[in-house]
Amino acid sequence: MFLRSCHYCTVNNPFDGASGGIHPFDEMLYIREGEATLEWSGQEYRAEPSSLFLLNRDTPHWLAFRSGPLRFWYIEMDSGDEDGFVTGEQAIRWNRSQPLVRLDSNPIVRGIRQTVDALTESLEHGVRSKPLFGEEVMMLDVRKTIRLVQAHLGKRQGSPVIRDGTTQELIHSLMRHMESTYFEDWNLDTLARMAHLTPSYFVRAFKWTAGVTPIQYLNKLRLSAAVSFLANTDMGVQRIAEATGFGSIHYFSRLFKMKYGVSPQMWRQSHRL
DNA sequence: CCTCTTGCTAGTATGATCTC
DNA sequence: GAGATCATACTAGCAAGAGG
Repeated sequence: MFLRSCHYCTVNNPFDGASGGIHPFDEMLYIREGEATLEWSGQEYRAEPSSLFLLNRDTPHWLAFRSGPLRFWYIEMDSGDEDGFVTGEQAIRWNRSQPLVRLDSNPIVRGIRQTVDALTESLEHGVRSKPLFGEEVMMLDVRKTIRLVQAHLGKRQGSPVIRDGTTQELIHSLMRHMESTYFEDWNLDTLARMAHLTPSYFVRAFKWTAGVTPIQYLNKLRLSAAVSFLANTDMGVQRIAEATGFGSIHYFSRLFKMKYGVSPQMWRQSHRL
């Protein structure tokens, strides 16, 4: 496991800049102060103080300011292929359980808080001069945190909604696949065939597992990616619609406005002030 | 002129319910 | 658990128009 980068950020208003995108590195995100909305892999999470989010590589994520000052830190790392970071399924379960204070009665979670507090202190110190501890010590804390999260999650039962573990695993692996291929030309039939289920049963099973329908999940992934393109590139709306897998700019533009309240062009203008 | 947005509409996806 | 049916909701393409 290698450290790729770490940042301690303070955001005072919605136009102060935001954080997010897609990258091939696993990420640990901690909310120290203020409130935000984390969009990760098509789902929205309330990001409030003491929330620790684990974001798998190649999954789109976006942190939107709600109230401030918003103070947070994130660490991007290359976890390697084996046993490094949490699995996608573990990350979903963990992120849904945040913030940490809610789990304080659990001794493992108290251990996680102590480690996260040490990381916070080091990174906060880094804003003034350089991180309190060296990279090697910091990565030990990161590893420890991940192991404790895995230990905490390992004690719990899986989702009670679908008793057939095979179907649920299939849908989870399909979700991971969609996260890395959201820009491809997917439709319900193809997805259902990949899961070896009929379309109607597939939609039901998917919604039980993910909380949204397959197409809704796909559109959320695509919109998250589009926001990243709008913020970080000069690509036209037409090009972004194509690059994110939307069949038409018309549909993209409409979905975008429904979700963010403004058209893609307006969103770009307001976020570049 | 080009890019982007929006109204309209046909085709497709979804959800409820039932059956096997 | 898995599949079938059907009414309803949603998606996506076409065309027209706004705006820089």
